[in-house]
Amino acid sequence: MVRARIERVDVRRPDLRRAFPERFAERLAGRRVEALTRRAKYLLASLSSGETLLVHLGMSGWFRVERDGPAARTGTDQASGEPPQAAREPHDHVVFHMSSGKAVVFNDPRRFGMMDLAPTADLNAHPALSGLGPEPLSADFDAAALARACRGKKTSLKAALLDQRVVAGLGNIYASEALHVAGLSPGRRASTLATPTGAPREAAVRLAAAIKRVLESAVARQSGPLYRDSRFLVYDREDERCLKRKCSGTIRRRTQGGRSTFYCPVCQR
DNA sequence: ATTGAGACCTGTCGGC
DNA sequence: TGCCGACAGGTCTCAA
Repeated sequence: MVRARIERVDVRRPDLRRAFPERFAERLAGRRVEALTRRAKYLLASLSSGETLLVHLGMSGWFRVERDGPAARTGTDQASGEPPQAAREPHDHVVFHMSSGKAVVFNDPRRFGMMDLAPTADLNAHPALSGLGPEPLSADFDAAALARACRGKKTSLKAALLDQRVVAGLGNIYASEALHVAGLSPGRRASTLATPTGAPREAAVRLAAAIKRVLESAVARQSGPLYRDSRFLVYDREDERCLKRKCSGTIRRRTQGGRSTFYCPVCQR
């Protein structure tokens, strides 16, 4: 998509988790994609119009790229005069017809995804982005930042890691994984990461490092959110042996905030 | 203000 | 074999 022009957008289902913005397809048509970036779990495509397209994949959303015919891009078939019907899969909700001759197709069975448009100049004012905490792999995120964000929090460590204001981009699976790597119990109070003045305790140092390690490893494997994937250390491993060296524990599962948490009660304290 | 529970959605899976 | 309820994920909304 980068440096290509969006020639036309087909919105086949405008009702993802939230309604699409006004005149969505019209505001995209004819615009060049200047760059693709990311903030937390949002994909960002900055456009030549001065607007940025925000996309969240939700749970089950994904893109695929297909070759596209010229007729499909302009929306009329010269021969028949009928709109061309490309092969579509179930749950293909949005199709971007690009000047490069590619069709970029957004498919999302559960429709937890979302798309929106916002002025690039005020992008951080968008409600989805305005409250986000630091990027976990950036220098802005360290033990001090984590401790500061958790200071005085009565909620659990697991809930704190899922709070995007504390650190942006961790989901349920990697929250469990990071707590395991750090050797911290998911039920422990978030406030215990900080001294009363907000300075980081040793647990904050371990957890910040564990978050970075877990995410870097996931990116290196190009591991998408393939839950039920056997490569996780604790996630979806209830009743299995703890994989930590010399730990004799058994992985347990409990519910926190309506979400499953997996952990080892022996090596996570 | 902070925290937690419920809602949204649908494919998959376990149990009957 | 077929049906059905429970469950999974991320984020927003509402209530305590």
